[in-house]
Amino acid sequence: MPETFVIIDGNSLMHRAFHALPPLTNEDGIYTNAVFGFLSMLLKVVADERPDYLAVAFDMHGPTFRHTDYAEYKAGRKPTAPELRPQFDLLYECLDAMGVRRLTCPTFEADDILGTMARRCEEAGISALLVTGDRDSMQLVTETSSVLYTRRGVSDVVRYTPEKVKEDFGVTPQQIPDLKGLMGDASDNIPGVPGIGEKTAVKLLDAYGTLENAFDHADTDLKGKQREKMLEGRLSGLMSKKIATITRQVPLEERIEDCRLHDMQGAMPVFERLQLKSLMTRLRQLAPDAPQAESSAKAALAWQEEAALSSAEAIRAWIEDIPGDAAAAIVMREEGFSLADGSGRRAAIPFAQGLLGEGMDPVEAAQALAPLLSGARRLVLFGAKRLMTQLAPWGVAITAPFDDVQLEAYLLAPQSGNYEAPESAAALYEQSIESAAQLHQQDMTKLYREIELPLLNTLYAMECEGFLVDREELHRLGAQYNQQISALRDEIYALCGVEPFNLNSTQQLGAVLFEKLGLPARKKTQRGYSTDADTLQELSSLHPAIDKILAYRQVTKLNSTYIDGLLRLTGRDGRIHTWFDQTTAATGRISSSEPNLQNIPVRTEMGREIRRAFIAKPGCVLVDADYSQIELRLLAHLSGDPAMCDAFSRGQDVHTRTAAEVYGVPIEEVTPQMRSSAKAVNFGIVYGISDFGLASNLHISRKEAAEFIERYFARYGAVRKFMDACVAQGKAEGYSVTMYGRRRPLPELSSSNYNRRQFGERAAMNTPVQGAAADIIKIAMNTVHRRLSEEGLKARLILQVHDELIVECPEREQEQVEQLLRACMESAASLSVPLVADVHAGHSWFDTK
DNA sequence: GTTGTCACG
DNA sequence: ACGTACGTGACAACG
Repeated sequence: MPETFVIIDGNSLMHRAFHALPPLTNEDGIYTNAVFGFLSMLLKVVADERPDYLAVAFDMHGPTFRHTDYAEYKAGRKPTAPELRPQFDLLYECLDAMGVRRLTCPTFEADDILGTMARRCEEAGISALLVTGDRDSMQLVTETSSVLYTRRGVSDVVRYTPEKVKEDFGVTPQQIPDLKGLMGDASDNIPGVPGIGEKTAVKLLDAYGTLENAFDHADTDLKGKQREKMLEGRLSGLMSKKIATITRQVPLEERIEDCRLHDMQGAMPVFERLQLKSLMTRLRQLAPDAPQAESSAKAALAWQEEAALSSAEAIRAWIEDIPGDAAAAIVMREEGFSLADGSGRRAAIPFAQGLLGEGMDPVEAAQALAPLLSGARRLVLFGAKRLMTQLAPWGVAITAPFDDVQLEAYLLAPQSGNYEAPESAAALYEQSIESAAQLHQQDMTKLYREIELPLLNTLYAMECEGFLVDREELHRLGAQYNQQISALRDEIYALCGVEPFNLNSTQQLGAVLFEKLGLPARKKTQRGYSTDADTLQELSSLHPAIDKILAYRQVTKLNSTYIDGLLRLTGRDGRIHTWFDQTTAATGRISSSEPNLQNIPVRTEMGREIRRAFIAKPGCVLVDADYSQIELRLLAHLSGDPAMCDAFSRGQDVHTRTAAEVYGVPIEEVTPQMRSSAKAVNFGIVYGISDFGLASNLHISRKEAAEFIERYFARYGAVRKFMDACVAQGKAEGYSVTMYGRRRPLPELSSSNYNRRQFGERAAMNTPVQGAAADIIKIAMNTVHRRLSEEGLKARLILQVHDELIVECPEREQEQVEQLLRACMESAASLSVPLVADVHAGHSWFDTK
């Protein structure tokens, strides 16, 4: 095993820690949050990696420019906060007491020192681990030097190897300066080559290896705008690369051996004076005489640092020891439960056949934990709803108040999609402190506590309830569909005059239509002809097979996705228990999967039949309530547009009114054709309109679409103003925000890529509207759920479809539920226009329309 | 695993 | 010069 050297970028990590943690002071009124966060990270790395050498690099700052005022000014960054500055001196004191080397060098920055030490390690056959929150440092990654990148806060880290760099950045570590040289980096004030974005930069580097080589070939190999931009931006690109290149030749006095890590216990008095209590516990665990981990497996190491509880008795004792005011963090993993509390105590409950060889039966373990799950003052969980679903079959419920860090992470970064569960409960606990502080700082605490957290319980109850399906009805429909499918298939082969081929293959279908039959191909896809419904529709008059193919597509879709899919996922209780995902949609909507009950057909007659299979249980009915035009009502409210508000206040049909406005005719003279076009424009407005999009939707020319939009904005001036304000706000703040404070980061708005930027602008226009609608129905859902139970009704909320709620209730409750649903939904928000819900009841979903 | 298509709001 | 309406999930084909 080679020796290991951990080198930490002190400035980067201190800033990360400072911004990740609330501005806490100790009893003496001294700010220690950054020191705490930094040391917490340092101790974690030492515990995980057990390095032989450790050093922390800092940017040098002379007497005049203490804490790098000048460097900050130069880099266009904000000056160091007054609460952070003095913490550097505290940190130096701690590091010195721990015997950890601080590395500085005049005129060089911390990352240059990282690079230099990493190079020396490579020469000495030592593997290096560079800990930093600076993406530039990725260029230092080699086979033996990796980067531990702190993605957010101090505990959310990713390890970068050469493969991982390639995967995330599209280039090798050595090409990172070239990449920055081409695409620039707004956060570092590196201009790059104007007009060259990430995509192009990666492509060029893939082809030419280096930036210089790309420039050398630009004149001959490239064409059009790209060539022009490369030729014009050559100097800027070369300069940018130089700025982005980290030097690995800093004249550092310290030798590797000077940084050897020894016993750090000498820091105890300093930690005590600064009142860093939980760090003292953790430091003690790192003492040379503390029990050492034996296994080399990293996961096992993490487990063995925790006391293993292998009996119900031990678990009970551990739980009883939790201080009355503390919270307990719980993480369930394949190997068992990981536990931690706020005072730094940790424990693991290994499952049988777990890593420790011996352990408890998972059911037993869960039952032993039950007192904690129901009696804790507060729990810290990650993905609480999933955990509840997993524990429920074991007869264990979570009834104690809890925080869900996954939910918090989602609110802080709603488009990152998946949020990895932390390795251990201790890490989770730290994350929860950070995310609570960040939510508070971003004014989202109320959104989290009063909307999302209660909604988690509402959704869990809905999932448990499920939706009853009539399996026989599905089988009947399926038989019908199968007949139609084989008939259509035969007709299509005959009409095309070809041997049977796989109609489901777009490639084979494309070959038949556009090569064999010679139909005109319009759109193209990445590897062939486009055969989507829009394309086929336009060909329908040219060949009799086209309509049959469209019909075939429709019926096979119904059969495979809805008949087969739904039957497969119906539970033993005859009900479908969908999964509502509260942490996926960037706008704040909920999604539904396994199966998706939010896309059950309704638009076509044939598809709508599927809804006959969604039924109420005997003696019950379904009550279905949907918001009328909630997004356009929100647009009216948010923009304050007089014409649009007037339409809603008068209870007019909004699309008809729009048609009257735009075509300049009285309401009575609006034709269905005109209304339909106006409807498309209204939709387009909500989506962040573009002439191209409207044109392709209405099958008109781009010019006509542009004129249409212009006429629309002439009548709805406030709407245009609102849209412009959304974009301006997004550009200024870097995110979109809803009425309820929900944020969606929009980095696309500052992209150098035109398309990405355009996309960002449309999203900036759409998100405040779609997001607010999502917020409002969430509020309504919580109220409905609570009121149904308060009023002692048997009625249960079973489904949400974005602007629609479905309740199953006994027939005798129908009238009361109808009123309750309408009232809860219409009063969920107070807008300057009426909020209206339409309510219908029936024995099947089909009948509620 | 990604792509094309299509179901919903 | 280029390719876009906003937000999702499921299925079949294909590399």
